[in-house]
Amino acid sequence: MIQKEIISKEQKKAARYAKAMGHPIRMYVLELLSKQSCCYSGDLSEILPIVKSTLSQHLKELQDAGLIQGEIEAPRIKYCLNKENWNEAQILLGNILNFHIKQSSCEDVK
Amino acid sequence: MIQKEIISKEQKKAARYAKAMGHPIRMYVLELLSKQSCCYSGDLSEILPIVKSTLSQHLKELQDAGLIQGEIEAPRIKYCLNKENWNEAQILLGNILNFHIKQSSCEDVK
DNA sequence: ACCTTTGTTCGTAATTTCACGAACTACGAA
DNA sequence: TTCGTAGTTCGTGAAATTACGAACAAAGGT
Repeated sequence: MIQKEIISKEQKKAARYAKAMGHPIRMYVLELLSKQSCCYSGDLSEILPIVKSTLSQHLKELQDAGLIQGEIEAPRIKYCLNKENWNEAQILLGNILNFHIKQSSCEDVK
Repeated sequence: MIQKEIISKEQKKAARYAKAMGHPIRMYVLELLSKQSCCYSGDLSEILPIVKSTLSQHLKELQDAGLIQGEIEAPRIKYCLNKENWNEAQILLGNILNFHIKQSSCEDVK
């Protein structure tokens, strides 16, 4: 017997994304990545007022939420937004925040 | 001596709002209020799978974050979005999520 | 005054988050 | 192979989150 869920899958996903965004350090990283396409953990570690192990935890949290992805590049790791999930977060959170993405002209992804 | 802040006020605010949105129950309430202008705690309590004291805590969290406001109305309490802060959340989170409130241009995308 | 309704606060407990330093892994360079 | 760099994992502790039920407070109706 399937009981009707009060809280939708979309709302749970949106909450998951919002939760990942719910810390100043992680918000900083996300905003950076939304503007410059990629960054390296080491660069962040130099700038941000936390030790690298803590930064690693935050980056892991963002990865677990699906918002970013790391790519091994020689000695370092290059982080970028996870395009697909970032797009989903834009849509889901945009929906709650009453933004309306114009599908037509901006983005042709699907 | 003023040290330059790495993480901006706006990012901290945005993270605060995102944090408040980072739970399915609270996301549900916010989405409801973004669509129907107001609601009552009792109605939520009947629908949602949590006891009223827990719901009260979530509503308090949303109030503390500034996203909603309660108004005493006879025996009940009427909750609405806090328009001013909700608008700020729209702008701040919209900025990070690269939404464009103005219809105008999309040429900078990609 | 008493009862009912509505919602908050309190006390408690389990879990998660956040932060640090130490230790560890992976890997390219010397 | 040894060393240095880049980053993760482990162990720890403090604090916050989430949830519940019991007790409490406010206010309208009887």
